[in-house]
Amino acid sequence: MPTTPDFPQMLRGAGLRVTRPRLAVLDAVHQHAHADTDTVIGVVRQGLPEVSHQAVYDVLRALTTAGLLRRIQPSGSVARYESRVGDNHHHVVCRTCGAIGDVDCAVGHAPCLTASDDNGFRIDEAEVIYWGQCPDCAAALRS
Amino acid sequence: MPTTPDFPQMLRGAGLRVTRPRLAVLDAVHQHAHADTDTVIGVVRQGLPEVSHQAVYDVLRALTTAGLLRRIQPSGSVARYESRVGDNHHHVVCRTCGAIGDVDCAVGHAPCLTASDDNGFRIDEAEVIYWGQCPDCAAALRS
DNA sequence: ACGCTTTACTTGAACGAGTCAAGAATGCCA
DNA sequence: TGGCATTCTTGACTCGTTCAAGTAAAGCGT
Repeated sequence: MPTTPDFPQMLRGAGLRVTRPRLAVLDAVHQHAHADTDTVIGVVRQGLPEVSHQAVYDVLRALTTAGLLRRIQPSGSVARYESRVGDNHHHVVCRTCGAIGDVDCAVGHAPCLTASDDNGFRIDEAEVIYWGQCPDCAAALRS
Repeated sequence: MPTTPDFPQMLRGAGLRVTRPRLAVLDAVHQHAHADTDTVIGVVRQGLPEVSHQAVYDVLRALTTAGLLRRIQPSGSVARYESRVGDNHHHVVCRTCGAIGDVDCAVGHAPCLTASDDNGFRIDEAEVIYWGQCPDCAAALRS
């Protein structure tokens, strides 16, 4: 477990002003991995009741662009955010309930993620989403 | 190049009634891989001017559920459809213009797509999206 | 071929995540 | 501390997609 991140420092380091909404959003996402925007708004308002949803949208975009947050959006889901950035990890998504889990890169290096035929594209990232059933939904299906 | 698919047979084989809108949608997606719903509506209306957008939405869902089409939706994109189903292929997406290309499974087998830690999930599919720049956009960026 | 039942389509309204725009407030630097 | 750029508030709005009610048509059995 790393020590509690220094949010103001992170913001300044990214060239962003330190504001209460931004600190609150950073904290919310650090505490609730894979939360969607609505959840973030709810968590943020527990400590800062007057923030507008627009502010949260703006902040999430600013932090994502700055690389402090990562945005993920599996098919059929709304946008979700997580604070694990800079590492090469992927996600498992439950087809039934939408639950998301983290998955470290399948192999130490990533040779399997080099496309066999890249169509001339210049590829800079391979995103992997594992689809299936979470333990709870798998159990419910079997019963 | 496979022979022209027998759309009526495909529909019947999937337990679906054969209707003009369904034939038109099947044909449209076979001719325009990775088309979004709006494009499909446009193409379908070239031969069948009176179809409602709702019908196209319904048909696309029915065909996707039946396994005759595959739906893909990269982050930040609307739903897109393709007729290549049943094989294990992935996609490259241009970050700039959204263009999509097909990519065959990276390696012959898929050992790299077995999650190292599956969080107890029962995984049935690994979806890979390669992000980058298409040839045109890469060239535009460099100039 | 005919009618009947079920499934599909049309029409029109509605929903919800996300965005746009204008003005007020706040952070930050000199 | 003053000034200015950035950020937040407020409120309207867009757009892809879905919902609901009624009409049309596919396909089965006779």
